[in-house]
Amino acid sequence: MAGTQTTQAATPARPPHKAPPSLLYMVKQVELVVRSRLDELVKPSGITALQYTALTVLERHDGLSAAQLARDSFVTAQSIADLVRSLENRGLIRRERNPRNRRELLILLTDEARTLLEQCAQPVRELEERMVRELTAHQTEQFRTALSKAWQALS
Amino acid sequence: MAGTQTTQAATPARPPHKAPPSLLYMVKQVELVVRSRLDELVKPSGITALQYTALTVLERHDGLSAAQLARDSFVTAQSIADLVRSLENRGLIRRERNPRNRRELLILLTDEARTLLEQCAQPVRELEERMVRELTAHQTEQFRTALSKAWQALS
DNA sequence: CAAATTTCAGCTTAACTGACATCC
DNA sequence: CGGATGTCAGTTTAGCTGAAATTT
Repeated sequence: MAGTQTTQAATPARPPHKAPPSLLYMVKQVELVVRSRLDELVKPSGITALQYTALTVLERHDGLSAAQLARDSFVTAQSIADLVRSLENRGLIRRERNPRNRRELLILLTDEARTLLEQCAQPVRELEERMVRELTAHQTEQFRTALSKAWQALS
Repeated sequence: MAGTQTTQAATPARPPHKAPPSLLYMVKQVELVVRSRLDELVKPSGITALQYTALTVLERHDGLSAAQLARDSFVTAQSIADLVRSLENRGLIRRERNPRNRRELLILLTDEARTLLEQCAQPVRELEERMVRELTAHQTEQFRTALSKAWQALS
């Protein structure tokens, strides 16, 4: 399991002739372990990390359409439809015609979703704090800036 | 973490009452766009970003077993088996019994794989440079350190 | 009509679980 | 025997394409 990392020497002694893992690879590895921990964390709430993430996006941008959500998530509208349907079936979102544009269905969080997000908020905050526990406040801000700039440079 | 929210400069104008995206979310977004760009980049070589990444891991740790590779990638042995078989079918790896331990099948890169990795090396390096083009050399090193510490803290 | 949004149907990929043989 | 390793079989999830209906 997690304790048996035989192949990865993150900081400790690496043979000098071996190239370090690329930044691209390191981003992937961090995302991998984040998703894994987040999945464990939200599982008691009966949702996946993917669904939780979608809910937090909707929390920040309430009243998004599925098409907008899809673009935000780098996937097709068809792909996002499954996710939206599952959230709707679980009563975490409701959908409403945009009165200004009747082909759009706005996605709105339900009270149940807001309760769920509140329940998850503290554990998720702790997970994030754990991730940066070896960094100073300043280094954490630099990390945020670097992630933001990296994202912009590739988008 | 409280006092340092004033200098947010990295992300474009956000209403002050909205919470910033979490670091966990930002990691995901960066990984998403990295994978997307990497997929475009290695597609001409006829492989996926996933397969390419596995090859670079094997390049750094030649002679790994499938089980070790699986642990490194945070997936089950069964999942890695498909990936390994596809790489073997494409002639990019060969497998050999470990003479010291006959149940282990060591995975070895073929010359074809090394040629492929060489062809991809420069474009991948350019992609990585593009990712950090808004960062100084020092900030890039800090970024690497932060990713490494984040990975360790969650593993 | 052209473009955007949603939805239906079917498909592929990449993960999973369970079972089992082999080897140390 | 117990614990790894590898593999076979079947399943699920999360993405995709294509096509169609509706609205602007």
